[in-house]
Formats: sequence, structure tokens, C-alpha cells
Amino acid sequence: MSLSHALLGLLAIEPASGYELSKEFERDLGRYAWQAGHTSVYPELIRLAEQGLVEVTHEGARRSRTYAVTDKGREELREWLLSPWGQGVVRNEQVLRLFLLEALEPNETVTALRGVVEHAEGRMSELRALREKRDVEPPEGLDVLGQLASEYGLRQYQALRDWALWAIEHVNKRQGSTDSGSPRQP
Amino acid sequence: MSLSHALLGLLAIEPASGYELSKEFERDLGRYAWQAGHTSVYPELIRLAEQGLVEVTHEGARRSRTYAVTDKGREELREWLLSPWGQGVVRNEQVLRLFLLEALEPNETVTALRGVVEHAEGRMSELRALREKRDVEPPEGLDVLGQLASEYGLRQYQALRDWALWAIEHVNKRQGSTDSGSPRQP
DNA sequence: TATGCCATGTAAAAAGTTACATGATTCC
DNA sequence: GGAATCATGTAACTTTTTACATGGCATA
Repeated sequence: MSLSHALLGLLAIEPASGYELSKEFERDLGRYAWQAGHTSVYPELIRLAEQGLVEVTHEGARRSRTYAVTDKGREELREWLLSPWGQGVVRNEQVLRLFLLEALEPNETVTALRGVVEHAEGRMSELRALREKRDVEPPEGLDVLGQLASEYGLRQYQALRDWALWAIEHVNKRQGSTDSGSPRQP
Repeated sequence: MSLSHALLGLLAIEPASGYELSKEFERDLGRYAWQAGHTSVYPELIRLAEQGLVEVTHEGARRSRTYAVTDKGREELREWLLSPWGQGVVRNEQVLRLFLLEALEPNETVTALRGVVEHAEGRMSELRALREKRDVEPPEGLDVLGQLASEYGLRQYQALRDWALWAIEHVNKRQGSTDSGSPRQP
């Protein structure tokens, strides 16, 4: 199960509470890599602790418990990270939508693809803004993902936008000019 | 649930049997967008048929049943495809690994990133070869995904490769030269 | 006639989601 | 004192995976 590895990885980067880990799964990590709700995280932390892969290192205010990986956990994580690239779990609802867009009428496909372009560009400027802000106030807490993740996201959305633009051309070409909009705005 | 939409979408592109649909979930679709085993597909087709979203249009050899979307199913699909871009399910084991690479020692991180570059380049040439082959013998069967998907995949892997190269530089820079390999091979 | 792929399923177990629940601390 | 957020959990339900099972057709 990848949730356990995600937890081991996050805790290896920095010890954290279940609450903090859950937040991380809603931010960058959840957006690009792996989602998990707090109702999965807490029981899983308990299981990992039972297996000796993590341990509680600190109990703080509001009953909070800070976990850290043990040596055994770090070894397990290392093996997983260095294991050869197999097929792994892939599940992405938005990419699924992209792939099925062809089931629509061609002009609706193009409309949807234009939506993709806009969405991607919106996310790109968000990420750029975030990166600039990061240069001013350096990261804190469980934000170690920030630099690699935001760069990855930026390039990801760039590729998505370019692909969508290409796909619009492709669909139009295949179709003659059944297109609803104006062809190429200079 | 996205599995139902995936099935509606595939069947809207072209009627198919559960077997053919399952194969598609193991190819392009499973690699980039959504995985599903045949043990999920068959029961789901039955549920969709009960709801009147798909129907059996043909029974062929070896007890095979060809399904097609109904008008109701097509409408359901259309609504889903044209609905606004929300957060959707995201789960990608390999991307998760990328994000957690920092938990390794810096030189191991770089080693792993070099593996990513190689993997991405390998997949890219596979996809290019496939695309050239496609130009000779045109697609057949449930391969309508082929053109958009292979282009998407290509750009995806290109972005991944470029990101990994950038990340190697980034990690090295942050680290001084604790790197194990030779820096920049011309 | 045996091997391999086509083609479909069931049942149990594991994983993940949704709904519900509750106490602690801070900030207004 | 009340609202918001921190922080953790349980239980029921849904979805997915794993293991098992079986018959049909082609071809060597």
C-alpha cells in the first residue's frame, strides 16, 4: 500500500503529527501525487507504529502526537524509493476526462480543451506567484516538498497547456472547419 | 465513481465487450489515467446496464457481450465531461516517489533522479516508435485513444525528464559537491 | 489433445470515503 | 462566551484488489 510509504516518506523528511500529515495530503501532495483523508491517516499511523516503522516522539498540546520514522521505517522507505520503476497505481480523474473528451461532438471537444488551457494557465500563474513568495519568506514546517513540487507542477501544467493547444489544432484539422469559434486569434 | 464514467466514455467512443474494455485499462488508459481490473469492469457493466446507461447490443462467440451506451448514458457522460474542473481523484505511485525522493541521502536522490531520466527517455522512444508505426497501419478496435493519448504521454514524459534534469542540478547546487557522479558529461 | 488466449464471472479481504463525534485551545 | 480551528478518532458503507473458478475457440 502506498499510503504507508507516503507517511514514511513525509515523516522521514520531517517528524509531524497526523494532523499536519493530513494537511499535506490536501496540498501539493494531494494535488499531484496521492490523496488521503485524515480518517485514513490516523489508523495507518497506529498500524505503522505497531509494526515499529514509526514512533511517537512527542506529545503536545491538544492531545497532539508527533511521529517520526524509526531506523526500520527508514530502511523500508529506502528500499521502496530505490526499487525499480514498475507500473504503480495510477488514478487521475482529470486526465481520464481528457482522454475521453473525444466522446463529445468535435466542437464541444474543442470548447472543453479551451477550458483546459485556461485552467492550466490559471494554475501556472498561481504556482509562479507561490514560488516568488517562497523566495521572500523561506519555507517552514512540512513544506520541504515545496521547491521540487512547485517546479514539477509548473512544468506539468505547461505540458498540459501545450498539449491541449496541440489537441485543438488536431481535432480541427481532422474535422475540417466544423469549429464554432474563430480559427487562430493573432 | 470514475470507473463508471470511464466505461461510459470508452463505450461512447466505440461499443466494446468487457474483455476489450479491460484490455484498454491495462494499456494507455491504465498507464496515464485510470486503472481497473476485469473483476471491477464486469460487475460495473452489469450495474450500468441495470441503470439503463448501457445496453448489450450483440452477443458473439465465447459468450462475449458487446455493450454500447444508451442515450441516457451519453447524456450522463456529457454532463460529467462538461462539468467544471474540480480537484478530482489523484493517485500516482511514481509521482509520489518523486516527491519523497528528498528523504534519501542527496547522492542517492541524484542516482534515483538519473534513473527517472533514463526511464522517461526509454518511454519516449517507445511512444515515438508507436506513433510512427501508427502512421503506416491505421488504428483498429478500441484504439481511438491512440493519437491524443500518445501525444499526451510523449509530452508528459518530456516534461518529467526535463524536470528530473533540473532537479539533479537543484539538489547538487543546494548540496555543494557531495555528488557521487561526474558533474555534467559533455 | 494440449496449450494458449478469449471471455466472463464470484467471494473474501483490503483500502478508502462519508458521516458522525468530541475534546482542546485560541482569538474575538 | 462563542466561533473557529486544532487534533483525533469510530463506524458504516463503498470501492478496489486478490484469489479462485470455469467454459469456449483456435491452432499446432
